[in-house]
Amino acid sequence: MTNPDPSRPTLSEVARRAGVGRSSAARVLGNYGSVSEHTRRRVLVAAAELGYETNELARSMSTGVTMTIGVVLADIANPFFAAVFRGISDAARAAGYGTLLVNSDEDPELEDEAVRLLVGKQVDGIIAAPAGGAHAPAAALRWAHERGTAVVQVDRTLNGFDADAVVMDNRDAARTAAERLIAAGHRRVALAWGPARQGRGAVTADHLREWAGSSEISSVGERYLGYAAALEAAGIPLDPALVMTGEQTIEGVRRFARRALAGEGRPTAFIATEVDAVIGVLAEARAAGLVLPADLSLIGFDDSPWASVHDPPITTLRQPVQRLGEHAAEILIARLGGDRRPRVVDHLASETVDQGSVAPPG
Amino acid sequence: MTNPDPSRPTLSEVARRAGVGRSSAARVLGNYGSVSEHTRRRVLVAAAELGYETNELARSMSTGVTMTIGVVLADIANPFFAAVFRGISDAARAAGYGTLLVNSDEDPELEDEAVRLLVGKQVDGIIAAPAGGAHAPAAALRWAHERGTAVVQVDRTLNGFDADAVVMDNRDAARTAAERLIAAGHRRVALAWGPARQGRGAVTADHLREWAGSSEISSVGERYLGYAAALEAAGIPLDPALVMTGEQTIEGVRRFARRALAGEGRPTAFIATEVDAVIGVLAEARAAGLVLPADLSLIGFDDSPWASVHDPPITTLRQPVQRLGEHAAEILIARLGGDRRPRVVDHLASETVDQGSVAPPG
DNA sequence: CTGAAAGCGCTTACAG
DNA sequence: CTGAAAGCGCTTACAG
Repeated sequence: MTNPDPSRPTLSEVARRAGVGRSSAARVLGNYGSVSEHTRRRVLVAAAELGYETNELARSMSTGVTMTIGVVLADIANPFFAAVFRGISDAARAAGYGTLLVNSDEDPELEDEAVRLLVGKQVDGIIAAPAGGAHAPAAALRWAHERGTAVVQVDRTLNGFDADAVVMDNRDAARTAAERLIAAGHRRVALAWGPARQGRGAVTADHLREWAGSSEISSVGERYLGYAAALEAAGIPLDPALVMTGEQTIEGVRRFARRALAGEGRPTAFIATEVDAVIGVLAEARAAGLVLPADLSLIGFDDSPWASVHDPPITTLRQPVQRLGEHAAEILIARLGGDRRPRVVDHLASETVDQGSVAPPG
Repeated sequence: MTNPDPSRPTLSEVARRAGVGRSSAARVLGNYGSVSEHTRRRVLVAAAELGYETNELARSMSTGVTMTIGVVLADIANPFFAAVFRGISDAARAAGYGTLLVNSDEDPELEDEAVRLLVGKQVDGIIAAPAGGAHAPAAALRWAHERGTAVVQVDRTLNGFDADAVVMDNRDAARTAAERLIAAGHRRVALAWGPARQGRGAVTADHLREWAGSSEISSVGERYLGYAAALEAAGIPLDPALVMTGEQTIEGVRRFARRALAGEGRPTAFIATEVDAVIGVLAEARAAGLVLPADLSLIGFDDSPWASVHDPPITTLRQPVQRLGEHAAEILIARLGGDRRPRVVDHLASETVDQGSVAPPG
């Protein structure tokens, strides 16, 4: 095949024009080995005249390194993952790496496909928020890891998977939020959202514990456990009707909140662990004519600037989301650099930002 | 060099194991040409046994096609660009393309660097939201386009640049917003934000017109022109003090809104053309003790679910942001497929969602 | 239908 | 310090 685009000069053409061998031109342009000042000049001049740019693809072909990190996240349009990706991308760029992103939409099959695609493109490593819960097979991710592609989990962890991970300390965050509400005097605290699973018939605390520990996205399970721990420490019995299960969308939250607020012992406070949960609770509170914080307290997990211009501003557990991504990339890059530490699992702490949506129960 | 990872079998190994030539194995695995059913079987079996996956890098090396689209956006953590990228990524994936994303942070130098990086990685085409305004040199983007890399501009256009483009109809959107406020009885309508340039001394309408037409990000300029056109059509003189200039951040908006609201002929309505503008205006309105919509009307450009749980819900110009990205990718992919139409510049229309933050002036 | 050979644009020992 | 040669893992005419 001839060069499809004659305006893209190759190393050989630069060498010919400079009147030197290809290896010398390569040494100058690749910035390694040693060359005489004279040839260096000639090569650089020739390269500039031709407008030469290294073909990274060809370089990767021979070095076996692409300087590219593959990233698999649920949905880049979700502000949480957008911030994670921004963090990854910044840390990667700082170290000279590019990033190839694929959305999984929380679908394990799309995730598998994405991972195979990335491995096919010879990425040097993969950062992924595994879909399908802690017990998901995640076959492609495990396969990639076994073949020697560096893998770092972000925001979630897979049980029995030996790859590094960076997650929020979700258990602690939820416990802190619940403790704060309990300290304000609340005893009926609702959690939105919890496990995505649907019970047949009534959901019991046993179901919840089992779901939290096994088949859910680990961050969701951890939050449930933190919430439950705070209640237990305060001697408050856990009411499964106050824990959202099922479809994790704004609509799902609204259904849950509507039912909970209509019931007998209605909750006097909500913990909303996702942006969409905050939105859903606010929408239903408004629909029910409840005024925050007098009629209902709320703590959200979200760092949106909208939270502070809401009336009242929403008390928030601020999570270092971008840092989560940065840290995952740093660990991956350290591995690519030959770091041989044992498996790393880092937990990042949140910070509570009191803004006014928490008050004693009416 | 030997294969750095012996667990990654190559085409040759598959061929050897199947007892056929490399070309035959290539034909089977690459799914082209014709092979006997017998060899096909043998090759597929051998590939499965070895766990063979095509090395896309090597394939790209010989075909000259990477099936990858490079994307340069200001900031993936900004919900607008996150949605654009989601659209690009979906359309790309549907056509078998991957996407390589780089943030420019609105910095022309970072943009140049990003474009060179992408060209170096041999992307088949580039989608970019050019930084630095309509008259920016954007040397790398023009260079890439001239060398034959397909380029599509998204959200912004560069003057005198012959590449396809997809943008919002920003002029029409701003005109519509202004008309709506004027129809409600407002005559003092403020625009946040406008051109980023700072005047020395007083900013005049002439300055604004010049800045809008020349050196700004074209979407910002277009919005100013639509706003000005609506005022003119209604016979309302344009007051430069009601058009924000300078730093385009939440803080910048707050400074502008504070000054405007404190002045003599204070605005009775705001048009906020970015999420951060909406947030900034809301924050200052609250600080000034103004209640929406009785004391102040507001129309925002933003599709955040937060807008509808705000009190009052914010009347919004909903823009098909994800569609913007999809469409850009579709055009690019059509070009890669050999489409030879003349240059395409598509304008996408917005839709007004009336929610309650507009009322007649108090 | 099939296989040996050349080529994509680099890097990397290996002699000189 | 320098250059000819081999190699990375594919694809693609070209004979047979």
